[in-house]
Amino acid sequence: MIPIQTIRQDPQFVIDRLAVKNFNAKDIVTEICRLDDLRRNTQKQLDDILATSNKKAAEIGMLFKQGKTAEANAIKEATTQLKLQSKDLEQLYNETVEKLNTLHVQLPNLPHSSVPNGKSAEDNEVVYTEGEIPQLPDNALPHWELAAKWKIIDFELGNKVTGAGFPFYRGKGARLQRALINFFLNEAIAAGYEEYQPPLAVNADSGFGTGQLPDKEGQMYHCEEDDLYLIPTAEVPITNIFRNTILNADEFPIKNVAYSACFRREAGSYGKDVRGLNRLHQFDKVEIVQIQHPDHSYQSLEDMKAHVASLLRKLELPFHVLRLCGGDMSFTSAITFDFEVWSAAQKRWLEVSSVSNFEDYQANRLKCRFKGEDGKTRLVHTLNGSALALPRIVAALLENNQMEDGHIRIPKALQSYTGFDII
RNA sequence: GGAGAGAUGGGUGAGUGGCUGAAACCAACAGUUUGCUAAACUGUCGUACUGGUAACGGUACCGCGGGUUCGAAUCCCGCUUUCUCCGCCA
Repeated sequence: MIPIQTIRQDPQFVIDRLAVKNFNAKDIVTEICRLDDLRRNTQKQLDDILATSNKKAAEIGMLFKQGKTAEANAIKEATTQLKLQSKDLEQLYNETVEKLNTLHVQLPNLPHSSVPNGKSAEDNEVVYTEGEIPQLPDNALPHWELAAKWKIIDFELGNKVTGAGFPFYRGKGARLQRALINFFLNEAIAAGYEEYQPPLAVNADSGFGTGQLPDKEGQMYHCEEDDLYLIPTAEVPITNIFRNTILNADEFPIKNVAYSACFRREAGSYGKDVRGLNRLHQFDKVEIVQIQHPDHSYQSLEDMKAHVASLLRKLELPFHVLRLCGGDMSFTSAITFDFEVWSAAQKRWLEVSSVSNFEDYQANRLKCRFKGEDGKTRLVHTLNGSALALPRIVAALLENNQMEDGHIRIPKALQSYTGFDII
């Protein structure tokens, strides 16, 4: 959430910045300011009454001790009225806070000043490109056909056992998955990240903490009986480690990495976007998360981008980096860079990583703070990025590395992990 | 799943209705003093909201949420969670 102080200090600034995300915040911001004033007034009144009540209660205690029962009872009478008033005010206060909160969580994060205007993915800026676009033989196949031909991924079997978007990986396909996961994890560990294995289901508080709730309620699988959500990314459990915590300034940066299966309902997706590995309901991803001092979070962002680029380089995949425009950015992000690899048979770019700085937006929801040099508590900055998501990496690896004879070459960096150099 | 016992500040742990926002000890931090890798002493030492330029106040919080009471860490109800025993189980 945007800190309430930010909104109060300069409502117009908030409205203007959110316009970059094509979000009209005027009404909400105005109402938030009004409700916050009401909240403060109500609290002042309530606190005063409670203070009086507390004093009287203490008096009564003293009088009873001294045996002055009659006097005590007289004061008791007087407190009845106060009690009624405080009940009313408390109710008003709670209602106000609730209304305030409902509106507050509807405001997306403010985009960083470098975020370009734009409506959709069309308006994203390519800021970096690397690698050679491979020239494939005439008989080149898209990855879903390669997967079937070499019996390494079975989409049909997934349909039968679970449903669309839940493929089986088998043989060398399964081993390739395992190899990529290990490769990504080891690279992250070498870069100073600590590995975690998180739970794959989280409670509603956690979903709220990272901002999936209430914004993306319908995108998560929900186990109603236990009120648990299947994680759409390891970001959720890994970032929620820090919910309701106060860190020390000398702990920064905290760098965590986790592999997890990710579950997404992907309601509303269709067409070529969902063909093969392009979009799945369950997929594997290695996620990196950093918790950082606000003064250094943009340094960490560069650090994470460099890490992701190095992975793609080692996998010999041509990629480019996009600076997302306001309209294409996620609800919680202040700035996001997407990494896309070239999928040579589909002849299109596929997003394989999204690296974001959330600044203090998630931290404010999570209540993750640190004790600053001046002894005051401040909100931390949180960042995360995929490093990397597997399916589209696999798609590009299969397509780009197919040879004249139809076999598929495994990039050198991966061979010690797969235990084979060709499919 | 059944039975029982717990959940207090960074840690250990006292506290069973008012003088307890919470003893004591440990840890941490600051200072004083003496000095050889340390001791002694003194002080500080939770969070959030809120009033005030500030000094300094107010309110709430003893797992979470309700209730009883003039007054709750303390009594009652529900939930979560930990431990022990039993059952089941990879």
